[in-house]
Amino acid sequence: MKLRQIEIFNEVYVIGSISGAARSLNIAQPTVSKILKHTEDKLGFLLFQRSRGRLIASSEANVLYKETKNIFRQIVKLQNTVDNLKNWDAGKFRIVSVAALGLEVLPKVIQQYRAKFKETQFIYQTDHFNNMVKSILDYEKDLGFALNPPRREGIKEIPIGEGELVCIYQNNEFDNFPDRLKLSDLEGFDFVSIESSGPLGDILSERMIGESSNFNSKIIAQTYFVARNMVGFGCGIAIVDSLTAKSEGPGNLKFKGFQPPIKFTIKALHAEERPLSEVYQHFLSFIKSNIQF
Amino acid sequence: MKLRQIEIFNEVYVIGSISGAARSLNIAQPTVSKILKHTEDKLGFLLFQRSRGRLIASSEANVLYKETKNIFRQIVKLQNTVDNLKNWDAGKFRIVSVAALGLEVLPKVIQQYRAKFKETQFIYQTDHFNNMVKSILDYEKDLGFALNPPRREGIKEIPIGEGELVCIYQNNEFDNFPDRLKLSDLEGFDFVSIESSGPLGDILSERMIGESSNFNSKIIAQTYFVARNMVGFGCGIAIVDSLTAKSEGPGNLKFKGFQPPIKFTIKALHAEERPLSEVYQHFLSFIKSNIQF
DNA sequence: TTATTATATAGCTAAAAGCTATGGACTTTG
DNA sequence: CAAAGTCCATAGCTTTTAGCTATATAATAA
Repeated sequence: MKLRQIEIFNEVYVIGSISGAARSLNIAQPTVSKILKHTEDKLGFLLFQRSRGRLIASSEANVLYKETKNIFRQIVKLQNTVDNLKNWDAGKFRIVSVAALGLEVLPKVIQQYRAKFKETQFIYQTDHFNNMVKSILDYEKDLGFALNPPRREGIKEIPIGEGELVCIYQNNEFDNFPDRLKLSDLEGFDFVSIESSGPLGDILSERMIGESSNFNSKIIAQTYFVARNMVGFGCGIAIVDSLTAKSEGPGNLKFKGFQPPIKFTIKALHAEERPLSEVYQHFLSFIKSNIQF
Repeated sequence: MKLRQIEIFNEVYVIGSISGAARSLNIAQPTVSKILKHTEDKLGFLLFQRSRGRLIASSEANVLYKETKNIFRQIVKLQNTVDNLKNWDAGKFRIVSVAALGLEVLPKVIQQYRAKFKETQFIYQTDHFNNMVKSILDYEKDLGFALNPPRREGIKEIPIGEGELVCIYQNNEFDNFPDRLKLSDLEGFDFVSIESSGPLGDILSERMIGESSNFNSKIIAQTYFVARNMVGFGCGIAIVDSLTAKSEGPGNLKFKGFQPPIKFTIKALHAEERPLSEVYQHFLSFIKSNIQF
């Protein structure tokens, strides 16, 4: 059974008609008809019973489909890998990051790097953590950035630095408080919380449970960046990572950390089986010495 | 990437040379050379660096191989399934059995069936339990027979009958004992034990531990059938299933069961996703009424 | 140096995969 | 019920792919 035969059998089986499969595969209907027939001749048994213009899968076809669908799924994955390898280019940095770092901090440092090393090209994307891991494992990206990332099979982590969660505000709410707040100090204020509970959300809610604090938030933002801007527009206060807190944007924000600090680690990620090349190592050390945490 | 390209890439990668791969695939060397080159052209990157007549896999090739080897393994499995489906024939019984049933009991009942229904054909094989399950799941056989088989994913069990473990002897050792022995009665006699500890061995050793019996066996046989013949040749006594005990062979055996009986179930096995056809159902009911347990 | 082995190229043939055109069988619709 | 639409199969053609032999070239082994 050739790949094309498997492919066509699969499509006909799934779609349930020869002409439908032909449309789906962008080839002519007689081609599908002929290849399917030829496949049946070679196999020595019918795959579909032709009954009044309709196709009925034979029991043998049911058996085969169980295997071919997996093969075909893997072929699609392989094709994807091939595409990624094709686009691979030693002169390009292929980078993906979670939103918390990806909207301000990384673009800034990438710009600094490009200013110094003119010819470098970047393919840069922000994504959710799970997609990020997938695109690294699929050879689509080489390097990822995340905050307190959970361990993943086949992914190697390189610590880049540390940050902490801080409270941002702009209406003098905490001007008369000590340099480091307690979580309980925040109770009663209008609070902008973050919807997606990533690893950072986890360490925060862990601490909140520990101190039995609880804020009733009026506004739920999607990302730390949005929460920061909400606060900038006067929506209240929020708890965000220190990198976001320091970023430029609307309003005139102040921030204070907590006592004790709620720290997190910034990590770079890459595929375990693909050690980082020289240029990437160089880029990472540049980042380490140029990011302000 | 077409199947043939994957196939050839795989072979070249594994064997490490183009001419070697060609020999292994039974095709001419220029064909491999050309297809590999064509594949590289299509992919847009080199798979192997040609350095002084030798091939060195590129890093891209290493990446691809991780996926192609799985695809290829599945293709081989598919080909195997295709072959099995090809050989399938409604007029043939494809049966496999463990040795305990397969050497005497089943051949006998198959012969009886054939005598009654002349035109039936049998493909019959004995095998170890795990291989038996595999050949059923791979569509190589349709029906299997085993004693007290452990549950397996995708395998349906049909109880055929019951048997029990009995003590066989031929030198009047137990003539003056009651009709049913205790395990402890056997201590002190020369004992032929069975090497492969299958499910039957398990229920026996379970009982032995329960009654803290222990025999020191001088002879260890491979199968129940061999143990039976050993006893027939005067090697001592043994514990075997009642079917083997009743089978014909050397010597003039007597046997006695135990108090309480050590019972096991005889089961027919087939693939869950392939319900037994009419003819197989008929064959099974024939077996049920013609096997002497 | 000579023989052996490996890869690549050239030139050919056969098989496979694609196309258009067309006809027959069944379904849906006016 | 007739017309239109849908589906599959066949015929006849072209392009691409996969295979072959013969042969050249470079490296290795004897």
